[in-house]
Amino acid sequence: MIQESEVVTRKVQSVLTVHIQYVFKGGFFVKLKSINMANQAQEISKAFDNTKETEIYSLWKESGYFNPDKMKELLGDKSKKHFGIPLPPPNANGDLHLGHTCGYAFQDLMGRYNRMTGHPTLLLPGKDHAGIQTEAVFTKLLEKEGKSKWDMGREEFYKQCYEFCMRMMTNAMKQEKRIGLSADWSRHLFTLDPRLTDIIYSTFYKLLDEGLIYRGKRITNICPHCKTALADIDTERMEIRGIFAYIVYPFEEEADRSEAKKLWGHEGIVVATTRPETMLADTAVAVNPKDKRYKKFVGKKVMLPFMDKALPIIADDHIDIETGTGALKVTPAHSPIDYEIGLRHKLDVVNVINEEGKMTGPIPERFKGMGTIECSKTIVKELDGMGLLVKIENIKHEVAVCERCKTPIEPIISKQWFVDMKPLAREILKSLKKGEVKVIPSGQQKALEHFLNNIQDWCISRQLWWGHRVPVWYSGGKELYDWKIDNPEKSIAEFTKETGKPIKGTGNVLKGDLQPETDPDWKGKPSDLWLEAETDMFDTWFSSGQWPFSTLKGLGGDNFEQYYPADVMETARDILFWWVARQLMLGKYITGKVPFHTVFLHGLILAEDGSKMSKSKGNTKEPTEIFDRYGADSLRLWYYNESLPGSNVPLREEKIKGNRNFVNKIWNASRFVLMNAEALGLKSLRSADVPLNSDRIKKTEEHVERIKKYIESYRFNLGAETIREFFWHTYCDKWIEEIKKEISEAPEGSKERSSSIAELVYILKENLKIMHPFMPFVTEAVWQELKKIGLADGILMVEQI
RNA sequence: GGGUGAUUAGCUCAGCUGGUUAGAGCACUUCGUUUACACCGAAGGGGUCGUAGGUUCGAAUCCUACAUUACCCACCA
Repeated sequence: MIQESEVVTRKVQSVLTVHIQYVFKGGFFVKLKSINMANQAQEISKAFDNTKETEIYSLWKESGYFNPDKMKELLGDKSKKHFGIPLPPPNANGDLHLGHTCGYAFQDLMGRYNRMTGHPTLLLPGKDHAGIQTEAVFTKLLEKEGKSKWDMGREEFYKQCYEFCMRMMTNAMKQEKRIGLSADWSRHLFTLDPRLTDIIYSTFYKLLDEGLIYRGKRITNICPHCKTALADIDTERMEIRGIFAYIVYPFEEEADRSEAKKLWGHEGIVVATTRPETMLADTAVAVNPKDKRYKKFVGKKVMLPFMDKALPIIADDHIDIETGTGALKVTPAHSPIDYEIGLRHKLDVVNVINEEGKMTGPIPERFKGMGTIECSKTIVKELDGMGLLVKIENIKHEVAVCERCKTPIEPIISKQWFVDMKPLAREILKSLKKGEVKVIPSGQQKALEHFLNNIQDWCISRQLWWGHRVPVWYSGGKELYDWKIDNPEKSIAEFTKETGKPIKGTGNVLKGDLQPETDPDWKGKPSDLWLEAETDMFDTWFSSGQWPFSTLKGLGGDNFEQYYPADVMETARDILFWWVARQLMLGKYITGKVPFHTVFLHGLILAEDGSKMSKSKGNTKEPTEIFDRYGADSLRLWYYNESLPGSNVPLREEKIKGNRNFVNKIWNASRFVLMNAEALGLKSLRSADVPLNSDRIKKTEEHVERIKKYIESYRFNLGAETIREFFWHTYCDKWIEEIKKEISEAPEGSKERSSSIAELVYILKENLKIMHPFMPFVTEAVWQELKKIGLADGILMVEQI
């Protein structure tokens, strides 16, 4: 009689002598474990333990083969053309999210594959200083500590922000290593690294010398909170409650007034606006030329309340007859669309809002210094008192807000540095046509062409403290230089007359390594010269747009000559225009060659419910959580399967779990093969033992070729699917079972037995190699186990396929 | 308004340049205490490929229109 919980060991007769332990539980025998008597001492763990990943990563790193120079030594004559990917530098102000690790998974797959096919491979890592974003993050951090950047001063702020970034970077690098990124850490760079600065600057100078950079007056998004210009991409849309005010602008001529009174019940044209305070800067009223209501008044004038100024009524096709009253008050200084109308009709530009969002300029004293909202309320009240307010509607409308602090942006005319990108864009259009660059998926290539064909001038200046300073000095001061731009026909002598300020310089910009501010004894400074350094910073994309060549040039030596151009740019598709396009344009402009021949865009990772992941929604998932639970290989495989070019993929944990099962399958099948190989006394894989003509080996060779083709044509999903299908359902389910039988039927110690097991080991190794780029950790772990019993050498990472 | 995609099994998605009976993972049903693995194995159910036309010997695949949907750009007085 067997008692509950009694352990029973049963000896099983087979190739190996195996004892199986069962425990009697609830009326059943439940298998506890099998004990391989032949090598009980060397029992390998039953499931792949992903905490081993750190160890495996160190093995790779210590080998030195992340460095392509070392790879060249190893490969010797067999070394083919190098392969390179400038890794997109993540922002140095926070942790990585699943999108970053997705990119790394693809970059690393390509890197590992090329390394295993004879190409010394450079995956060049780095971090981006991310100007405005980091400044916002760090400023908020300071505010929490009760500090302010304004008290701290520019230099101290820069210093502390730099230290902050350095701290954040180490965290990010840990995660980069966990996904298995085989990057050359000896070449890791930060975009603000002093080695890169000169290269960034020389690009600016080249553009400036060739007349492609100019300082211009433009309507620009200004964030009154951050006090800087913002690119459109730095803004987002938000719905807010607002007002829609209908205001009468009376006609100048008595005759028109009475006619208007008859027609509409008011003595003038009624305009509708969401921002009454901007009326102080109006310089025209515009109507659609086809609008019958206003046709006869075009060319006449109306009086602008508060300002006692006559505004012309102009006709412009852009005006929508249906919106509001069909008559638009034109405020060129504070509305982008009005600015365009102003340009077409040569209207005056009057600035009444400053960069802090306060009323300013030639307006009645009582409004000066008011915030825009306060001013709007006052104006509406006063208009009502004057009988010029028709009605107010409460509406909901979308406004642009600062992406970082959510403050509504003010469109303000200001002077900024611009790059004329048209000539650069034309070059890339040519390259696309010639096939020097291709984009995967091809639909995005069309989008890129469309963008390049309609390219706008690029505002590269930001009023920040964090980033690269625009490297110019103004002879005679910035004010004089800007005055010259506004008054091209006047001589600088008139500057003093107009402004009452002395002229101490030529009014030009100077380049070069001048340090007049920090070096009071600056030699060569004439006493009558005043040099003012530019305080604006570059847009972050201006430096990251040079990443593929600035890094290699900055590293010095013959890095640039050896490794430029790179091969692939692998990134998310939402930054195709902002980053990829600019890398292409600046890269070709500076070096004459496109920086890479292939742009591969992976999909966007969404939250489980299909919405966009964002910290504010709280639906983000930490990569660390996934690594801990399922291991890096499982996550990688999920990316390859799901994050296809041009798609958006919701995160599916069950799928990652399924991949974890596959990782375990590899581990266990290998464990079985290893145990048998050892038990059968297979000491090495001499070629004589391996039946190279066998059907199974031939099929394996075909399989490997097929996977290679998939990788080379960037069809990673098919590769990932096929390695799984082949290993699991052909190798494990069919061949291992077949060979089990063959071995047990062959006489002990026979040649057939050793040949069979050798075949099994050989095919396993071939599979490990081709699976390695997809799932580097488990394959390397198995390889190292094989190595322990003499069936493999070195490390799998540099094994050649 | 302009651009680029997507629509295939209950769910998430593959299916290259048109060619056997349309696939995978997960989920589901039935069976299984085998010398690796239950994170396993065997067998199975489930789809008129968004709709309507067209090209073709042949269409999930190419063309046209429509519907639904996602993203990007521009704009919203």
